[in-house]
Amino acid sequence: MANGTKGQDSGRENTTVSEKTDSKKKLIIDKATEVFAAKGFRSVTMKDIVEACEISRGGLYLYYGSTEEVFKDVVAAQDADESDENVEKLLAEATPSQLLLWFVKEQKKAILRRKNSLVTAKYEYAFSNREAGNTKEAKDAFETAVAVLDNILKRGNESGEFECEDTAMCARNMMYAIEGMKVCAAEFGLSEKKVDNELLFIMQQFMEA
Amino acid sequence: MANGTKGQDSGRENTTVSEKTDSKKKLIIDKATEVFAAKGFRSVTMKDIVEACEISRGGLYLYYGSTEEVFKDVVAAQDADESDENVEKLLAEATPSQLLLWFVKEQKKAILRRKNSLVTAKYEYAFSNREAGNTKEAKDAFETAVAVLDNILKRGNESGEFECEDTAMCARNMMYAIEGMKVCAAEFGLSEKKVDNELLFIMQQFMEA
Amino acid sequence: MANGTKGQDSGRENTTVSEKTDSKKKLIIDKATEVFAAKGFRSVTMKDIVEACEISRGGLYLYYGSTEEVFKDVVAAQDADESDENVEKLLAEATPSQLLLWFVKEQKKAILRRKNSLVTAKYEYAFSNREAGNTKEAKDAFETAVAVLDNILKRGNESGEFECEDTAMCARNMMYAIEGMKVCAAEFGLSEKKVDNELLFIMQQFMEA
Amino acid sequence: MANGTKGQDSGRENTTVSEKTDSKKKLIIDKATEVFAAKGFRSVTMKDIVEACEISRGGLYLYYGSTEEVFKDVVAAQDADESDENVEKLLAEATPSQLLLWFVKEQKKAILRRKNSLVTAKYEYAFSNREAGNTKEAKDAFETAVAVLDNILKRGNESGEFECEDTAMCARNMMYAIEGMKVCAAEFGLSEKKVDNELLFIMQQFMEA
DNA sequence: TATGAATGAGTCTTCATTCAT
DNA sequence: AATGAATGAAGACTCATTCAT
Repeated sequence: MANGTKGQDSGRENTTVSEKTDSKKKLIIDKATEVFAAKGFRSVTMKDIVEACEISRGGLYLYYGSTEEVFKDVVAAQDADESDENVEKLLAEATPSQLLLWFVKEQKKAILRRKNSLVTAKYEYAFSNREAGNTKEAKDAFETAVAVLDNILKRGNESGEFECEDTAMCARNMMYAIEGMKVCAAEFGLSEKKVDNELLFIMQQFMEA
Repeated sequence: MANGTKGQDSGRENTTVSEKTDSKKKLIIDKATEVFAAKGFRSVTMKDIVEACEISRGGLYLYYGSTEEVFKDVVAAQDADESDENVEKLLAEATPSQLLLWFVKEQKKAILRRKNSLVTAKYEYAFSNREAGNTKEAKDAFETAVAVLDNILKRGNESGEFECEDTAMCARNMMYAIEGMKVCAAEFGLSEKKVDNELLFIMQQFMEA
Repeated sequence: MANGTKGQDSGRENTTVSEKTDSKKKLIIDKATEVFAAKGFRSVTMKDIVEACEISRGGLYLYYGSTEEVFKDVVAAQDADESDENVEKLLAEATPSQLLLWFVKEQKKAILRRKNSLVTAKYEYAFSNREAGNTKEAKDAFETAVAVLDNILKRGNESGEFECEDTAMCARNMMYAIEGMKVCAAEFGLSEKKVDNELLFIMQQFMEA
Repeated sequence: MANGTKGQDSGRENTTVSEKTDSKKKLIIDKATEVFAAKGFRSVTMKDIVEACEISRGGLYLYYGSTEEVFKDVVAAQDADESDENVEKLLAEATPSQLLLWFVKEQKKAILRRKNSLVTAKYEYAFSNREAGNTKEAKDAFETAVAVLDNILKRGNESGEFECEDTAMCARNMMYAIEGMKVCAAEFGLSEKKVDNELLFIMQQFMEA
């Protein structure tokens, strides 16, 4: 019934086809990103996307079979943008303080990226599909962040830059607070000032200077 | 679109009508609560509610003109349940430690109330209506909680039970973490153990024992 | 996805509901019969039926979820009309010759019932759903006819009215020819004269007079 | 709707073009035959044919403007295959018994050619276009078969091989039965055994051995 | 008050057909 | 000749909302 995405299997004979398809997909994703940022996930219809992209109904179906498919690519594109800076490299070369600063700045960006941000849509998507068990992804993302932060704190302890007894709990607590800020920012907005204050407050708990 | 609520203005002619109306509304709210808890906000249709209540389509419209109207009452009913224990009274009579414990317990309940909870639906509602500016409510709820906690901490400082320099920041930080836990619990589940650990961890930051 | 027929489970509290539903269904079936007779099966759309019935799109979906559902009821209604004359009674009381005449007349009616007949639609339906295995019904109908005819011939043999060595083969052969006439009549038309001639020819093979 | 056939008028400039066109058409017809055999007539879309042929959408339109056009050529190709053995020659040289055997064998093939046969599609086509008056073809095919058989029977009478009073009626009756078997085979399947029995039964009616 | 049949607008999805390359 | 991306019309289906009873 749902015949899914057509044109996914592009790029057979030469790159031209693939490029065309990709550029069209890129256009769709760009416009769709705005739509999802503005309307969340559930209320977005294929019609909305079609209108935003100024293409035909059938044209969209050539590339995506449902809003969910579009959304997945939207999120993937967003994630790709963000992981440009190579985390592993940073983890290997920077000092713990530099790392923490980087980590916190990333989180701050994520918290404040309200306009044109997908937090709202992502939560909606997560919530709406909770039953379907797409829960793992979100959990993994959270636990990864906790692990990264824990690692940073441990190094800071060793180098004497930080002073934090229970790094695991500290990291987790910090991530909860950050997660809370994300929701608050998405729900009713948080000024940069407020976010800065809170992040500073958190960091002071285990830093000297 | 919304053709206006009928039956909102209850209790006109005599108490009999009002009582009948109220009991019918109560039935609707009860059943609708389950529906919203199970399906979130956006995907709930008037049809869903009608079927859950086993009343007629027209019957529902006698009392509520849209899912949003029902939802508002559902939330209101939920909130009413929770504020049974008079906060003011507590605030006046209990010791700061007792107060904090009560506060934290309430939050814990809110975090863990996953099954049959409306967190999901509330977020969805908040997100979906962000544009419409129903943001204030959520913000107020958050700020009120911060204020209450701040107040508790201040008293604890005075009584010597707590030791917390910046009560305002402390309270806010704690609420962010709690908010974060709510989302995590709703999104991918948190064990009671984890919640307890985190809450203890937070409280230890300004308590002696 | 397809949520099927609603209102099927009528007639709970009183007959009024059931009657209303039934009369509405009857209207739909009546009009739909004409549509199927005119257009066959596959090319009939819900829209066609809606327009023939002069009701709303949603109104039709209240009773039937697909053209197939409508068609099944159309056929059932047709069949009900035809089995008014009680076969069992006939089989018990009539002489073999009378029975054969009755049987042949019935078949003749079926063959010639072109205008406003569903033969075409039935074949189309049978063909279109062949894969889906709704084959049994058609086969049963055919085999039943063969069995009835065989029975009639056997009695005729016993009573001396007929003279037919292999009643089973005779019956089967006759039904093939009748089936062939049905198709020919449906496909390109057969005059009553031609049908009469053929039926006479068949019967002469085992009758004296 | 049908925008007219392109490429029908082949063989204009030189034979090269014509040959190329013909071989391409042959490819299309071959693949399309399978599609029609598998799916009948109505449910076949240009898309289906395009995919089966592994050519482009536009490519198909170069040769055929609709499924109907393709189908006509499919049937024509099939018929051409079958009349390889020159009927006239056979009619002239063979004995009546040989002819009858050949005729019956051909019919048997037609009846049993279920897999990869076009009976279903043909019926569907005939039914679906009844209004359009493409009725003549089917009628002619039937009457031709009757005439051929009548001719065979007449010769058999003359040569003393057969004994058949009314050859015209006999032939017609036989063709009805065969037509009936075709439908039964297409609708719900007939074993070769059953077909053999029936054909033997029919032939015994005017043969001695 | 209460019912539930009926309506119709809105969205989804599929294809025949065109057209620039 | 051949390609396949793009279009848009057509039909399916679902619900919010109304209304006669």
